[in-house]
Amino acid sequence: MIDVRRIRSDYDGVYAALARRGMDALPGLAEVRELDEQLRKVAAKRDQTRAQIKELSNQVAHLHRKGDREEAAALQAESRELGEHEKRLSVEADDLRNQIRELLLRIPNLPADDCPDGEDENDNVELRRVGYDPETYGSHQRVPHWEIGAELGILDIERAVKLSGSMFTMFRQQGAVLARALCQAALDRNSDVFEEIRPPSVVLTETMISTGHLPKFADEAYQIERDDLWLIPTAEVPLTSLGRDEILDEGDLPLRYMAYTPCFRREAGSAGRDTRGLLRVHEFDKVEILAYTTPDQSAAVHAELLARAESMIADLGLAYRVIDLCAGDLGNSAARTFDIEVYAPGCDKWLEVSSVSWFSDYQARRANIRYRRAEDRRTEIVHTLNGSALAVPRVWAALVETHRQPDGSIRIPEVLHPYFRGATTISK
RNA sequence: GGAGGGAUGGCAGAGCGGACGAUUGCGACGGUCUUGAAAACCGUUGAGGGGCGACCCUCCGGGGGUUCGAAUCCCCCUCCCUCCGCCA
Repeated sequence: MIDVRRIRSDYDGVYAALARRGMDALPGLAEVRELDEQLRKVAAKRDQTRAQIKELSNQVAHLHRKGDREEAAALQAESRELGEHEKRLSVEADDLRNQIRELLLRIPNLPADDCPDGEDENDNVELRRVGYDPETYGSHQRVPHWEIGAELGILDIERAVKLSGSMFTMFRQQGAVLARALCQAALDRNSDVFEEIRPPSVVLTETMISTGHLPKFADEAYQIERDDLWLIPTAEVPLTSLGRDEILDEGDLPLRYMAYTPCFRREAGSAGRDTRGLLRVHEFDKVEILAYTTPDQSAAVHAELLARAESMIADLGLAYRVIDLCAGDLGNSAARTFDIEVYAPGCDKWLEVSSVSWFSDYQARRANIRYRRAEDRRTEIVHTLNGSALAVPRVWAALVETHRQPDGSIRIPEVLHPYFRGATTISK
């Protein structure tokens, strides 16, 4: 949520920043400004009326003590009338406040100043490409992972579909070990500074609102209507709400958390796109890394998260590129995002495996996460950042394609050896 | 699921219709003392909103109600604790 006061004091600046996302980011903005102006007028009147009632009540108490019942009764009548007035103003103010919040919840974050201009993914900026040379891939690596998986018996899509429908998947044998090893390696390598959390995978509506996944993107998430609960689309959701309604100490920041969780996505509207194999599935495992920072710390921590995510991919021996998302392609809550895409030689595609984002105070304002400044003891809203340390299916796919040997077996990267019960290859 | 008890400022914990936005203790911050530190002593210290400002308003788990006036009384909800039932 962006700050109403900013809309009030720098409307043109907010308008211009949002316009960088495209014109569909602007609806509601002008209305918020108008409603806010009305609200302040009504609230001022309401407060004034309340002050009068308080004053009269005090006088009533005083008169009662003196025993002047007649005068007291007169003031009571007057106060009762003011009470009616106060009630009407109160209802009006509450109504305005709710309207403003509803609109504000749907207005996206302002892109960072240094976020590149652009309309859509075609305008994204590729920052670097690491380990990629199309000449070096042999024909044995040009086999898509769904074929490799079937051949080795480590991926069983047909039966997953039997159990749960299309776009669900199932790993078997060493394939299942690989999925788990990837997660465990990601957690272990980040355990030096990230606190490991195992949060609930099912959360309340309020928790989904805090990150910006609701109300705008309800169609993307699985809802358990009967209990008013939602399946998390990412560990970002519970981890961001850890600090909800809390005031942290500046000295404790940055706070870094990581979590391994399943992630559930309806992928509404993307049916038929990337449906083959593991490229787009309804449920997958992921290790997320996340931080709460002061505004000053956020840039450095953003770089740190990116470096962490990148080095994991590099250590798995995968080729990847880093993309700086343009303003038009930015996610709703993000101010700046770097995507990491791995190259999958078998299907000859770049696969997005991590979005490392800085959300400025957008999510934290929704979640009301604050910190107390050491210098003047005042409270301020924290910044949140997060990214995938590892997302299983796509990395799994790129890995088996990249490390497929001429004999059809898969070489297990060294960083995963500790998790493979002594095996160094996956073969029939 | 049933019965009872609870929810108050960073934490602990009073208050139970009228100067209560809230006694007190701890913690935190500032100061005195000290070569320095500890201890002791003194002072400050909840959050949010509005107004150029003196100030004003809101918040005692959440929502309704009674009253001139509610942290205090009534109703509903949520969560926590104890006991019973059920259960991986």
